[in-house]
Amino acid sequence: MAHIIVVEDEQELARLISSTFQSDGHTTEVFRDGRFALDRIDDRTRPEPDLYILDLGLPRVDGLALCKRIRQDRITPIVMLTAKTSELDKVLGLELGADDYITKPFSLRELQARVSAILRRVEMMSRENLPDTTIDSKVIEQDGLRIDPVGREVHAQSTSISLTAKEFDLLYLLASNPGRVFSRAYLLDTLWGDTYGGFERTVDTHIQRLRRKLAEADNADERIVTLWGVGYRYDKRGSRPA
Amino acid sequence: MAHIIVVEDEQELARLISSTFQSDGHTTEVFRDGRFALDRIDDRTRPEPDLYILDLGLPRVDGLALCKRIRQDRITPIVMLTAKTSELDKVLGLELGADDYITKPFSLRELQARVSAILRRVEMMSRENLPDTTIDSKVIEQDGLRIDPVGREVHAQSTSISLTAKEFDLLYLLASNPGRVFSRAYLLDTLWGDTYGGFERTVDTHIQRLRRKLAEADNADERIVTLWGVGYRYDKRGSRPA
DNA sequence: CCGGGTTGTGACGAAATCGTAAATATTCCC
DNA sequence: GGGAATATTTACGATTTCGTCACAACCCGG
Repeated sequence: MAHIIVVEDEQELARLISSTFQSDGHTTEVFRDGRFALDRIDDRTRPEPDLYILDLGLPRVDGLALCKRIRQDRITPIVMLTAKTSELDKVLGLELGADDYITKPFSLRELQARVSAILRRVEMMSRENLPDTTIDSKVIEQDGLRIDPVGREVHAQSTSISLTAKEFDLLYLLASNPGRVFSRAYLLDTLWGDTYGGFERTVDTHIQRLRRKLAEADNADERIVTLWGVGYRYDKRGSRPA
Repeated sequence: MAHIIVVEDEQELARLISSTFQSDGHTTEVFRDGRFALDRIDDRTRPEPDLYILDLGLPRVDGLALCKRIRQDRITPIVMLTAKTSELDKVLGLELGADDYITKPFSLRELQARVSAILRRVEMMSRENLPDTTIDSKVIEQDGLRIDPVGREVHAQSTSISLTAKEFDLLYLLASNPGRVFSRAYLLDTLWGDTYGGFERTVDTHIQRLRRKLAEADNADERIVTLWGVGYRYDKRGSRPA
């Protein structure tokens, strides 16, 4: 059973979609305003859903922007809803990377069927062991730290830091979004998988090991900051007041 | 520009689709009978198209069967055309592995847009990711190691190293992308074929044999690095700090 | 049909990593 | 300042992953 985020400003339609999927046993979260949805998307304190359903025309921030934002660093499935066929053409042309597009009006059964198909496909995929599905693999380079996701190497001013798999994933995720807080639950979700039933303190231990290795190589700098009662954050050097 | 096979029994619609894509610069091949289409699909002397457009309801052999047949051994994109929404539900439920589904009646512009989106996505995929898919085989020459893919020979500072087929392929793939990690799953996929069901330990063994031969000839240098829990990586000599 | 070279497999010890718990330290808030 | 909540450190056992080896299956040329 999946968790689905629905962003749709027409109240009645939003309600219908939500209740449809809920009666299928899924859980839903509904937003009727693009700006609020964006906040939710950027909030690394709460877990990533299994699927997004985005309306194209939204108040304040439109569906296109949301879709782009998500695709910047995630491959979470997205279904786009468009009002007119002519609109659909444009959207498809932009190649946003959504997984499916539906033109209003549509039957709920169709939406249901398409969503099921996508979820099933994702489920299949995740079973297999495919080579690195990371969308963007950019080298991160800042204040003397170089993080290369392709070779999975980390260098601090010419000396190499050897990290374990988990340590690297953790660092890369944090450093990809400097200044953004990640809750332990979110980190467990994305790095350990949503089926992981372990302890949240596990994250602490890995953070600690990471901190030590960073400190050893890159003498005395606390890039990884603890947010009490919330989680962890990666700060660029000097971004905090002395 | 792509080659598209259209299977549609309504003559007028088939003509429209065909001419639409032809005027976009694509080439098309039209079948109005499932049986003939199947023959074409099974004919390995003719080139595989870049995309299929299949109608669900067809004489003699229906679109479902064609879709299944294609998916048995191909990942060529497929767009399914269905007559009714109710039909669509069923088809989606079957999870045939088609890439998109459209319900009649539809606008040609929508079909056009969806097909373009798929073709673009495929194009992206084949470019992205994937290590150097360059067919042109270049001699790799670095730090005293010379790897010649044409003669499939390897020399380490004037002494020749004789490798077996698999060993050579492995070395060549790794060395073509220095600094890049390859998971065992990926290596099995590319070097053994995606249908291979064997064990991942096999890769280890080949890596080991390769390492030994390299070490014998090219005295004490560990170019191939193990990344715990991830895979293997080829490093240029001296790319790792002492 | 024989034999050498190549390839895949299973087993096993060694090594690295990982998760947890318990002890200790820090921060928060009244 | 004091107590509760939260985080860090440490240590250790369990688990996972790796390297190696020997052997059997296979392929192919002679």
